[in-house]
Amino acid sequence: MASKHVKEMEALKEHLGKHQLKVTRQRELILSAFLRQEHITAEAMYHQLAKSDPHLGLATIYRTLNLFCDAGLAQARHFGTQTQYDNVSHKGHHDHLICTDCGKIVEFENCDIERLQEEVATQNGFIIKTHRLELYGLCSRCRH
Amino acid sequence: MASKHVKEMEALKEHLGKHQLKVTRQRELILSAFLRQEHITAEAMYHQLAKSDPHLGLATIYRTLNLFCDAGLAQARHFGTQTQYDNVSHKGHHDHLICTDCGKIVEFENCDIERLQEEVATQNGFIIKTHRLELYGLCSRCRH
DNA sequence: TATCATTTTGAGAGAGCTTATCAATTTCAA
DNA sequence: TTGAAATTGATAAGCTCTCTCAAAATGATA
Repeated sequence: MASKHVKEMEALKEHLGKHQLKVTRQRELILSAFLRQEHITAEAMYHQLAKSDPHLGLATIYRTLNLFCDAGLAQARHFGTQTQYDNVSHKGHHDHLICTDCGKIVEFENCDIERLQEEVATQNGFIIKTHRLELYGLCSRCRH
Repeated sequence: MASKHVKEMEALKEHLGKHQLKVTRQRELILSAFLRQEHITAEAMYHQLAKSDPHLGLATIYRTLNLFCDAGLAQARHFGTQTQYDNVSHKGHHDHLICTDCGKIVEFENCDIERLQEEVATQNGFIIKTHRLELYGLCSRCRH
């Protein structure tokens, strides 16, 4: 199987080696599925993988996604009642404009805002890993 | 009892009136306690109020804090395993720098970011009412 | 390749936070 | 004051996530 994610797979194996952990079929499988996503919940990954591997346990998914966080491949973010695991290697982050009336969601990206965020973080001694920006208001149709 | 939070109390009553909800002793009590905080969890508020009102139920606290969110007086934010209810009226609006390691929260305000947000909204035909900006990363102590 | 200490897995139990249920109580318009 | 409708408090239930542990897999060593 020629994987597209050789670099990340190597990073995982390096982390495993450093911590006396073992390379398992499940860890490789979950990583390869995870790298195809921008962000995913443990539950969603469980259902996705259940099709090809019905005996993969939910606990294993959680353990492995948390392992990816330790290895720096993923970043956990609490959203609603669930935890989203963000794919750190996936660069296409986008923010959201949300209409509070009709629920319409527009995605956007703004480099200037991102740069200012970095500034604020630096001023406070923080190193940003991820962020979340949501603008709530009325879309052009709903404001009338 | 001369309250300092007349404006917010009025806002709550307006919301209640519009939605056929009733003004109760508990809602007034919880609002007045909530407005003294910058942000608080339901559990913390439960313990705080238990001293003066031992029969106030935890479910009522949750219901009421969620009501405040509907009324625009509070904003829920999920961190770790718990939900923080932010006091919207406190110092106007502020954004958060959140350490994913120790949970430290630094509040900030940045006019330039807010201005750019307005720009993005205008470009997309939106009128912003509120927003939420959270930067996740490591604080100076945890990054070592 | 065989051995075997160590790690991992899967399944379900358990823990922690939040919401749903429901009889009793409170609110408020008439 | 009355009574329909909303709210409360206590607790059960739900949901997400972690812990437990016997069985299986891994990988260093011979």
